[in-house]
Amino acid sequence: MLTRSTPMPPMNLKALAAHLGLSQGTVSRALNGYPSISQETRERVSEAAIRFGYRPNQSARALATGRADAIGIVFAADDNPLLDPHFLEFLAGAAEAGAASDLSINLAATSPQEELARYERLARTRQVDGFLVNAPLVEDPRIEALQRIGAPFIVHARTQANSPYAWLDIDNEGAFERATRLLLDFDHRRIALLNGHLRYSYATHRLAGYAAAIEEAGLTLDPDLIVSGPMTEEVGFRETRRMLALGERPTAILCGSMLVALGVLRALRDSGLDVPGDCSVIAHDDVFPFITPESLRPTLTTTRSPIRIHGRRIVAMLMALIEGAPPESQQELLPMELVMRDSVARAPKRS
Amino acid sequence: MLTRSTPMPPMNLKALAAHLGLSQGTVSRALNGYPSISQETRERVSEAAIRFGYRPNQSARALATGRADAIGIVFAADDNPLLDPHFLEFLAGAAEAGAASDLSINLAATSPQEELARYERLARTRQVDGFLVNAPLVEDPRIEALQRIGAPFIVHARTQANSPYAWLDIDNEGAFERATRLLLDFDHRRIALLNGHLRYSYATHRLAGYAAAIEEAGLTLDPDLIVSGPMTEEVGFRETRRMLALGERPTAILCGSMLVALGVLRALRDSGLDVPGDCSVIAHDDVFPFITPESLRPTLTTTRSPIRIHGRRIVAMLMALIEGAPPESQQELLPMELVMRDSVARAPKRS
DNA sequence: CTTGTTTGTGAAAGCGCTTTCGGTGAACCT
DNA sequence: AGGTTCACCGAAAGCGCTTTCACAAACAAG
Repeated sequence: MLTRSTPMPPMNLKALAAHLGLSQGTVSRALNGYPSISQETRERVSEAAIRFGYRPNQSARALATGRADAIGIVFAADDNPLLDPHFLEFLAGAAEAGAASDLSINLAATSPQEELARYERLARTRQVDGFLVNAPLVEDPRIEALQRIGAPFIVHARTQANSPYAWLDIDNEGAFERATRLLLDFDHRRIALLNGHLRYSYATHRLAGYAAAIEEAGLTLDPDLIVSGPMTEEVGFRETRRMLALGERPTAILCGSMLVALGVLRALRDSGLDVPGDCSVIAHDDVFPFITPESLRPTLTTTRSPIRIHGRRIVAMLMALIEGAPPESQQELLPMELVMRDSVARAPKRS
Repeated sequence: MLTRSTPMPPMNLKALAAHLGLSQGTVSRALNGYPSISQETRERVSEAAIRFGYRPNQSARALATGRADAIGIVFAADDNPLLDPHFLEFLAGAAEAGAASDLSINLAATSPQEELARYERLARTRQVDGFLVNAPLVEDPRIEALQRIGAPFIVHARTQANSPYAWLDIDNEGAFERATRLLLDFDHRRIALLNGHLRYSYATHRLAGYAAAIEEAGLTLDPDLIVSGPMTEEVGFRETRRMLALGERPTAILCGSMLVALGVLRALRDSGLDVPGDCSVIAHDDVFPFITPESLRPTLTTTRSPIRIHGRRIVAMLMALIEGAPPESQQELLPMELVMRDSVARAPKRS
């Protein structure tokens, strides 16, 4: 029985070293895997470390090494459309990867006005070693700001910038072009696109892919069928209703997310239309645990790319940047699948 | 034009003090608002601080003060049902409050097996000053573990424990009792409950409230109408279908979340049933930005409590704990509204 | 003109770690 | 045997801040 009542002195390096009859330096080196330590003392030290439950004080270590072993994610809290399940999945992936590498994730909320200042503060106070930049705008001031600050960062999606920067992205343009082509091959001529807001770069890429396929088929873009806005269930519902009231309604709908598709399906069902008989539906699936394409009726054909995986991968890339890799070496395009399910069929005969 | 090309020495306390011709101690005290500094130097110091863009190194400060100025949130990443929009909203609230108080949020993912160890590590390495504990189980080992570790913590929802602890909760039991009573008053006799998993304490509270109202009305609980599981769209859909196939189908459905309600509405619509004509629906609304009760058709009657507000408030309470407030002084029950909309009506005549 | 107070500041000791540098034996050559 | 190398370890500096303590100047009181 160990003494339970004694107030237990804080177990720090000095105390541990004293217990072992070694110097602090030796103990530190042993714990951190430096080569010049004999096998015997190394074992003795690590055994004692776990026996005494020693954990190095992270602040002290950070101060000594200059590394915080943390990465920052700042998000603008007022900007609701951003704060959706996509963000959570991404976050979960990042946190998983962080845990695996003994990195902590510093999550910082901010108002849009203070966003840039917050990045700078986090960097200058050395609370984080680098940043994950999420949902970039078409022209995103954060990129230049971070380059000026001199902090390592990686952007989730490509966007415009004057100098090279690190990014991880999926081929939104290619995927949406492919999905649109698929619908065209099924004789659809009026294909709607329910896209994210065009200030976000990914949305412009998707629009570009869609437009390329449409125009390649000799068709013209119909503004009535292209909507850009928050990707919510409500928007999916409302916009679908609006389009169904059109003189010539769409026979296929491309959705930017599963949430939107939910609203679309509700509206179609509401109007007594069959999917895919009367209208085909394809959605982009970021893979949320709480809503899957297989669970819908009919099961949903999707372009698929698990956003959680992005979070995991992007952390690894950021670590490389922090280690000194040049930004242009950390640019990756992740594959995107087109998963065929039951929501796509040949276009109905013209009425 | 300032010299742009010089590599700019790191602006730390020492450098700033040198610029001012003051000692580090004086500058530090001036910036931290200590009383014994003349008004003049105080102004001179803070002016210089912003001019030079000085930011105190957080690691150094943490090491000197013993406070990390950070709070931890650890979540088990494998456990998907937990990782839903509720968590994100809560997180957003916490991060907002943290930003307002210069606290950072340390988000840590972990496997369920290592969860407890992760709390301990975060505490022992002094990366955080306290913890936010989310979605407690009916008997949650984290509470005892954290008490043993000796770290301040506050639980989002009440649960079982031997000694007092801090919590923030809403009156789930009262709200679900009230919602059930409302349905009973409308002559409903077969009322279904689509609840969260019963391992979570909130779900047991909701069940208790529901059961109290049912039994008070002289009815008996029907296991066919009570389901506990992940609160997803899919479950809402599937379980509703199942119940509709029952000999005597429910005339009202109580949903644990908006997501579930979405699935319920889909199933009802699928079966050609009218809401609220054939079946009433009440959902608990945690207030997500991407799906609102007003946007559904019919608009949904809900028990309402913005979970983001919980996140904000709970951080303030945790700060009090960290300052030394006793846990039993930090226990709060937040109000819950019952918002009447269009999804509740008198029960249909018995067939 | 001393003596005590007050007010504002500097010097310096830490906080707990990492890491450089130097030193000690032992082993290894000639 | 002496010199060189090598493997291991201790001493100590330093990371950038806070905070205690001492102390000088200024000012009031006796």
